[in-house]
Amino acid sequence: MHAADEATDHVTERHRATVARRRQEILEATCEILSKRGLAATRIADVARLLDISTGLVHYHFATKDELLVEAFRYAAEAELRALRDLAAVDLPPRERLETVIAEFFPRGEFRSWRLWIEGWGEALRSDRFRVMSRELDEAWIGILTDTISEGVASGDFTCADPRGSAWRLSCLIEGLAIQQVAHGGTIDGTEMRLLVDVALAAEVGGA
Amino acid sequence: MHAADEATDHVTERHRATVARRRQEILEATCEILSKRGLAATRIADVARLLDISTGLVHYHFATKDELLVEAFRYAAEAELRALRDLAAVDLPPRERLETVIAEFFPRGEFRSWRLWIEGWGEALRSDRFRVMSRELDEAWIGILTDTISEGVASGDFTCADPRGSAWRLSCLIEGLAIQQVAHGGTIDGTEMRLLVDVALAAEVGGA
DNA sequence: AGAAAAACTGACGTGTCAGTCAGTTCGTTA
DNA sequence: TAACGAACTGACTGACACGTCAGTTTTTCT
Repeated sequence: MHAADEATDHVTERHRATVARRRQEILEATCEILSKRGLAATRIADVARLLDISTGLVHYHFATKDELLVEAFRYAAEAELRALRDLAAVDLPPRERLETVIAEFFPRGEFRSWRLWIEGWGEALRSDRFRVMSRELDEAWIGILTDTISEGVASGDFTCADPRGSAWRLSCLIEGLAIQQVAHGGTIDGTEMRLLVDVALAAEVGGA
Repeated sequence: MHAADEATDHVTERHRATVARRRQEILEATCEILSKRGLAATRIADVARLLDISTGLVHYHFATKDELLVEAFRYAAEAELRALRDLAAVDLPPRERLETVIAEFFPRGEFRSWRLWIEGWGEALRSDRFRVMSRELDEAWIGILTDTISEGVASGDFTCADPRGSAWRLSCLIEGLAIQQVAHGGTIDGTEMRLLVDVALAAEVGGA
């Protein structure tokens, strides 16, 4: 390799990757394909092409397609949870914090995460691994929401007899609305969704 | 065919079916397989085996697998809607009627319909035909719910400023809870779900 | 009864894709 | 610098399932 070639190293990743780095690249690419094509239509060849590597290399890192898909979902779920936990840890007044956490959960942009979860529910109907993952993610989210509401009650900002019940109701409401927006495509738009949730929010924790 | 054979006709369907009858049989069988195996894992051969017919016959009635699946979903959706409309037409006091309609929507038994809808949302992410179908079903259900609430408001049984908004909130809440019950398997059980919905119901249309 | 149409069969063609493997390239260690 | 192992390739295979089709059975029509 000549010095002139070295100079372009920042553009194309020429060096061989370590296992950890390659695994993450593959997982990231898999999530991308999953959200675009859907679980059933995702081919290992698609993932390989996106990274410009051979299909053999994907199998070098993930024994079976099933393992790849499960790991990809886990990867996405963990990233999601980390973001939520970080947000919940920021020091803000209860109402602002609740607002921030809910806003993070709302569908935005290309709906990549929501597309993944919707696919995931379908898979969870038959796969134990998917069911456990999807359920854990949801329960963690409920935990964060419950805590956020409870803190508001403790500080006197919120009025709520049953924070966990309210968290479940709000969470399920948002999930249902997300389906309308993401899967049904505009039955409910973002503004309408915000409005519907705000009314429920007022009923659950007291008016703004 | 002899007279002795004719006598057993009520046991085994020996005669060839009409197009309409066969189509319906195939659609029914397809829904069965769909809810058991899932959309991606459903094979035309599975449907054929369940009815003890050849795969060729399935293609005789449905040109492509895609058409079969779309028609099967439509078939299930229309049956669902008919049941809901019948229920909503029964003459009952507003609160009982609302109760009946919501109870019909709740997951029960083997969750066959809910499994289908969850699969359907995933498909709706990419297929126009599925999106339209799923959306129409949901909107029809919202319509029934809105009307039921509005009648209660008119009769003075309910207090509700925005029947359509309330219908959307209740519907999405139930959808989200159904996911917990059907896909996540027992995060929320039937009793808990009932309780959560009853609180929301009281907030939306006034206490029982 | 005979002809025509409808319902149906089952074997086969064809394309696809997950997973394998023998061999190659590259980085690291001695 | 030689040897070793990790990262990687790409051609191949075996299985599977959709869709076709030529031919068969049953029903209907005349």
